[in-house]
Amino acid sequence: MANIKDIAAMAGVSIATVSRALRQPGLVKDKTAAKIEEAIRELDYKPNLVAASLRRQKADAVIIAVPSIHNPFTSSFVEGVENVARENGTKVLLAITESRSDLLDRHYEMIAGKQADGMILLDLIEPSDLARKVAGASPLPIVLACEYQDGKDQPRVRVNDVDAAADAAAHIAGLGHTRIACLSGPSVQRMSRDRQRGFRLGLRRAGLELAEDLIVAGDYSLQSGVESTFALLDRGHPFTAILCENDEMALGAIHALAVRGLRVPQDVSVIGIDNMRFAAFSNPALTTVSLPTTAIGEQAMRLMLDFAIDADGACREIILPHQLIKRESTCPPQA
Amino acid sequence: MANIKDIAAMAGVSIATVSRALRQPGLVKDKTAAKIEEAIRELDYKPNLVAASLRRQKADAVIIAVPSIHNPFTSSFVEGVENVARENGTKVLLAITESRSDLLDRHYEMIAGKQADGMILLDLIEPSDLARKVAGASPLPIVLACEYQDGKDQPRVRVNDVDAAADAAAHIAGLGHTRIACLSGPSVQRMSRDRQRGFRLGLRRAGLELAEDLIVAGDYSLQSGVESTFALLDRGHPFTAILCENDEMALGAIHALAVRGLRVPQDVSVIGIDNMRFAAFSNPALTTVSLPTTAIGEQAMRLMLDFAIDADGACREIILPHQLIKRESTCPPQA
DNA sequence: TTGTAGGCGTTATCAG
DNA sequence: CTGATAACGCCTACAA
Repeated sequence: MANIKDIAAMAGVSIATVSRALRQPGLVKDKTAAKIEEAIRELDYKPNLVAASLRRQKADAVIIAVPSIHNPFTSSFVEGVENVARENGTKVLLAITESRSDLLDRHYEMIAGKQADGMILLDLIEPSDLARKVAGASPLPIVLACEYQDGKDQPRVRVNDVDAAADAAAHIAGLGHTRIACLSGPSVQRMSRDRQRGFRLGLRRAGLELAEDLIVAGDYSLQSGVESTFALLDRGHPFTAILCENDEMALGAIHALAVRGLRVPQDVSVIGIDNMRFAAFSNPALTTVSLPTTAIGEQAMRLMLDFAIDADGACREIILPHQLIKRESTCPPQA
Repeated sequence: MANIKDIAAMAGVSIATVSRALRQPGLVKDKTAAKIEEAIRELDYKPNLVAASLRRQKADAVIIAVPSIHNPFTSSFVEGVENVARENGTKVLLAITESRSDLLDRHYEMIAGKQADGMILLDLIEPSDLARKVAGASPLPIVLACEYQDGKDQPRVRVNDVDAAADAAAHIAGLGHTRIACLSGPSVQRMSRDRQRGFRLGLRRAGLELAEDLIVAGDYSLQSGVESTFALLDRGHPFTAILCENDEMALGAIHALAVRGLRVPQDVSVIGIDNMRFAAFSNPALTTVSLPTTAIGEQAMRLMLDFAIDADGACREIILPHQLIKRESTCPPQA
């Protein structure tokens, strides 16, 4: 494969000139540039980015680490990151971690190894390097999105999960429901704990309590929404609404209720959180709290870029707004 | 940041020994290795992968290029690729192209630029380098998945879309339907043309024809499934079943039919292709043709690895089997 | 078992 | 405006 030396030889100039022609076209004479361009075409020359990277100490690439790609939230988030990265000529590399430390660490090596300039993390785990970082040390080029650890000086962008969940609960309470069930997520995740707290908060504001016997723990999957709902129905305790910690479980709940011959929303109201793409098209369409997923990705990437310019000066936390979306899956309880 | 030289100095050995200790541990004395390990820990040394890459002419990474990540098919496919890559210590980098040549080419540069060893392409477009490749030239390190151009000597793995669609059509015909509608995809995509052909083939085998006035073109999205179905109903031509070129549009169709007060499957049967994750949980659960999405990813990655070993010897085409999955969205037409 | 040294392909500095 | 040259950090014959 042709390299810069071959081009220089063919164009009759030095390699320095070729390099300049490529990176700072203004600095070379038009005629020289033309000869170089000709040689490049002739030899089908492609710059070796690895060599450039080694010399410049910069890869023009960032890694997004996500636990799973089977997740509409992930998709929109990545889309947001791409939007901003693209304008900036930065490549975005997606890494899937399955929330396994070894996989995340393997990708984090790419940063230590200079193959990428930074990492945007949408996960509940973190690279072990970040974990053992001592307070006060200069922050790593990592932007946290949504899942976050307290007390780390990393830039982060997130929504207020407590408020979002509280809004969902308030909507249900406002419709007049009192026997209210809940499909929760894995409580190891901060997000799940926050949403759980939000549900309680929203209910309490209306003078209600979340009944412990109406809470079922799932894992945020469609499947677990179905199973949890069956479990709930089998307990035999009556309820007229289900607060779901995410849309996917809510969709599972709607499916399970239909299987058992219950009508949504007349018999049971269902509400989710996320406003994932499918939520508008379920039968019935899902009432939910919309999260600015794409905007989160965009802000995360901006934070990453700011961070590259000035690691200490970059903003440390951005919180984006959510919004209740009323559709067909909720209504007042029918006496 | 500490480099190999620092380690060598601290451990009192040469850099060659350090490098060996890292790459071929068998070749250094235990005691020396221990000193080196100690120094590595002490200085928190991380090998510079870019430098190694430059020297070894290998990046231990492959790129998967996909048009969109908003797509359950993509997710499972990527999962398959990861499964195999992981065993092999290869990093998988996902690139999203939106089927735009400029974006795909930007990522293809990473191969020419040695930042990645190859590319697995799940897209209908191809890098311009591949497009202008002359027949007979040695094949590029690119594995094609599903979408493919005829007459290119690239390794590829795919399903038989014609057969898959024919099976769906045969199922519908077998139930006794005769007025059969169809939601098609963008005919620029080979996959869409193949599935369309398959529908016709399956119907003809049963002595039926696809009525032109009952075909609506969509773009494979949920949204377009909804809209196309409304359009179909508004035409006023009666039908008792809809063949959908993919599950996502099928789910949209089910939603639209429900909105118009039609029952699935009693009034209209609906069948899709893909067996995406949500298909089992819609109301009613979707009858569809299951495609071995994850297996496609696994095979694609294997092909990539084989290709790295022997570009000319590697297998050129793998075709994987599909299977009809009967669920709740189809039944005989009700007189 | 270890050390020496050349080179991977660029970029950037400094003269000219 | 252009050229010579020293890095960038690592790997790998080859020699010892």
